[in-house]
Amino acid sequence: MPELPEVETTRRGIEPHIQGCRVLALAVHEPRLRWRVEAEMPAQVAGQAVQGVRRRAKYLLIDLERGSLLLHLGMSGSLRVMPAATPRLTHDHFDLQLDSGNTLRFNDPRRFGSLHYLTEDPAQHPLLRKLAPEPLDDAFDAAYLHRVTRKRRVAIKLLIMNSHLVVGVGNIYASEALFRAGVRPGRAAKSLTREECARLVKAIRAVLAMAIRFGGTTLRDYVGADGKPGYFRRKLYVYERGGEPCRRCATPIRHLVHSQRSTYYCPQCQA
DNA sequence: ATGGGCACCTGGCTGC
DNA sequence: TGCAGCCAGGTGCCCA
Repeated sequence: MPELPEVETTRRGIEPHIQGCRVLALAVHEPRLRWRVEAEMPAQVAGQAVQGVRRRAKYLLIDLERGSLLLHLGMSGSLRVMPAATPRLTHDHFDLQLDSGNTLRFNDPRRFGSLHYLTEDPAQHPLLRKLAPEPLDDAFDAAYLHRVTRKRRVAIKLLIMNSHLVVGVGNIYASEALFRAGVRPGRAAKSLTREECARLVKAIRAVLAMAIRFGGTTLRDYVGADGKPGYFRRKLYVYERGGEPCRRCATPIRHLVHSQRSTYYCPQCQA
């Protein structure tokens, strides 16, 4: 599911409901997530107050008084705030029960999500340490993208999905950004001109920022903290539109598979 | 260093 | 109806 806009939407949705609350209990119903949830975690976090919620790439960091919960939604995960008494559904894997009477509930059918508790500097954690700049930060600019693409012959779509080079861009927004930049997804990264790098950086920033404004994209599972879907799907130019007319030039959108991931582009608008 | 492929899971859909 | 096969928003790890 979630790329950067969906994770950011989740962050904005949960923070006002959990900040300042105290953790009554962490109830783990299914510890077998991507990595097994440690058995000691509930005892470690109980009693601590929530200080805030941050996002780094597609990870959420729930800051407590003596550490942070590090959470990933994987492909199909979602986090919702609800009254603690709400009956659990299939795939509800843990609850962070708060003294407000609400619970932060994690649901994830495919269990690709994860939960860690960190007491050291989160930036030094192995999962976060090697992450590239945030696409919405100033460090991600045309000069940067031009520099890191120079010796790479991988497809540009794969490159912008590589979290060592830029974070937060997943399969949907990679296709969408490349459409907006007028660049074909299969082009070797090093073949992009400086101008194309500049257009692509601008397109990545614009598509992510706009998707955040619309609450993200819901294709199947994704819901925000309030249970509502994201509304960016209707703004998509190419993703899941194979065979349909391009919204700009009416040429049928092409669908192919690159490295086992579906890719969409307009053969007319993208060079 | 780079790149390719697989692994981890469940569920929904398609077609026989 | 049943079942096999394929696909899905991510990403760490192993191998060449």
